[in-house]
Amino acid sequence: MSETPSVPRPQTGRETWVRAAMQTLADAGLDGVKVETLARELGVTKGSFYWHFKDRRALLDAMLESWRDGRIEDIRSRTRAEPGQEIAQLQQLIDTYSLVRNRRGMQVELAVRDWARHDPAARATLDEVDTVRLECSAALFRAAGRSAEEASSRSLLLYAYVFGLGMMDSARDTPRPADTRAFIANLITGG
Amino acid sequence: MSETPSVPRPQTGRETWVRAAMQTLADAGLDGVKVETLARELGVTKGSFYWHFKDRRALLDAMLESWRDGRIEDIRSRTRAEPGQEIAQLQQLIDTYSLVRNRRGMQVELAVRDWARHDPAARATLDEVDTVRLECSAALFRAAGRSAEEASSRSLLLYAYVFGLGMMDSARDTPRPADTRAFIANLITGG
DNA sequence: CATGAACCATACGCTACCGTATGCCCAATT
DNA sequence: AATTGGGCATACGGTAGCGTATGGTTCATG
Repeated sequence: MSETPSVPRPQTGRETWVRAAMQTLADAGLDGVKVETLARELGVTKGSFYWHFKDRRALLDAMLESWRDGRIEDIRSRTRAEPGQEIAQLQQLIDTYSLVRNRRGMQVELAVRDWARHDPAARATLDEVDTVRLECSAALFRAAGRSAEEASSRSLLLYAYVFGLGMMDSARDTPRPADTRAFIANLITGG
Repeated sequence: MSETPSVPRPQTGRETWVRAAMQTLADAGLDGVKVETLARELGVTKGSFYWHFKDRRALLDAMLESWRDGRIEDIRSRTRAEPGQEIAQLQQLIDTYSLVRNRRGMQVELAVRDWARHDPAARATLDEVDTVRLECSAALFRAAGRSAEEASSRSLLLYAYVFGLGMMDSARDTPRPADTRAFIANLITGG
C-alpha cells in the first residue's frame, strides 16, 4: 500500500514528527499522540504539522509504515544462522526479546498491538509483521530438523511467550532469574 | 450475569455504571470510557453519574476492584483439582484461556493490561491478580511432583503464553488447530 | 402532609483537541 | 532586485469531554 517517492524530498521533516510520535506512542499509548501536544514537544506549532501531513491519520499511517519496515528488517537480521546453530540462534532471539534491556522496543510493540485492536490499518500492519516473524523462526526450527507442524507450533509458542512476558513484565525493573529464562527457552526450542 | 430487562429497573446504580464501563473498556479501551458517552448509552445524563461517583477516577477504581474480585474468584475455582488430576486441570486451564470462546474476557484482560502500563492503581490491581494466578498454578505443578523452581517457571510460561496468544489472536475468528494447541499445552505442562 | 433523602435533568464554564485560513520570513532561483 | 515557494506562526471556529451548580421528581416516614 502507499506510494513512497512521488514528490521531491520533503522527507526530513516528516521523520522528525514520526519519531516524536513513536516516542509518545510508547509512553502514553495511541491516544497520547496528539497534534498539538507533539507540536509543543517539538517546539513548533500545528502550522508545521499540517504542512507535512494531511491530517492526524496521515501521521498514524506513516508511523505504521515506519514501524513495519523496521521490524521486518530486524527480524530478518536476527534469524540468520549458520547451519547447526539454529537452536542457539532461536534461544538468543528469545533472550533478546525477554530481556528488560529492550524495554523501549517492547513498549512500542505493546502499544502497537493495543492499537491494532481498534484500528484495521494497524491490524493489517501487525499481521504483516507477525507473519514474517512466525515464518522466519519456523524456518529455523525446520532447519534444525523439526517437522513443519512442530516448527509452526513452537514458533507460535515462542512469540506468544515473548510478548506475553513483555506484557506481564512491562513495569518490572529487575529481570527474571537467568535459570528461569534458560529453562523456559529450552522448553520452547526443545533443545 | 443476570437480567437488565426492558423495564427501567431501579437497580443499584453503581453496578450498572461499572458494568457498562467494563463493556466499553473491552470494546474501545480505557480512553473510550467517558462519562458523557456512558450516560448516553445508559439513557441518562451526567447528573446521575455524579450522584453515584465522585468523579471519573472513582468509576475507574470501582472497575478495577470489581475486575480483581471476579478474576481472583475465577482462578481459585479453576485451580482446584483432585489428586492425580493436576496436569489435566492445568491443560484445561490453558484451553479455557486460549480458546476463542472466552473472547470477551480476553478483551477485558488485554484492556486492563494496557491500562496498567499507564496507571499505577491499575498496575497494582493487576499485580495482585497475577500473583494469585501464578501461585495457584504453581501449586498445581508442585502437587504434580515438580520442584518449586520448575513449577514457578512453568507457571510463568503458561500465563505469558496464554495472554500473549490472546494478544496475537485478538482479531482472529477461527481458532488455532486442535493439535497445535494440544502440542503446546503438552510442552508447557510437561505432560 | 410535610419533610428530607435518593435520584436524575438542565444548564453552564472550562479545557484540550482537530482542522482551516492566512500571513510572515527566508533561501534559492532567475 | 524581484520572484517564488518551502517551512512555519497566528488566529479562528468547532467539537467533545470534565466537573459544578441547581432545580425538579419520587417515595418513605415522622
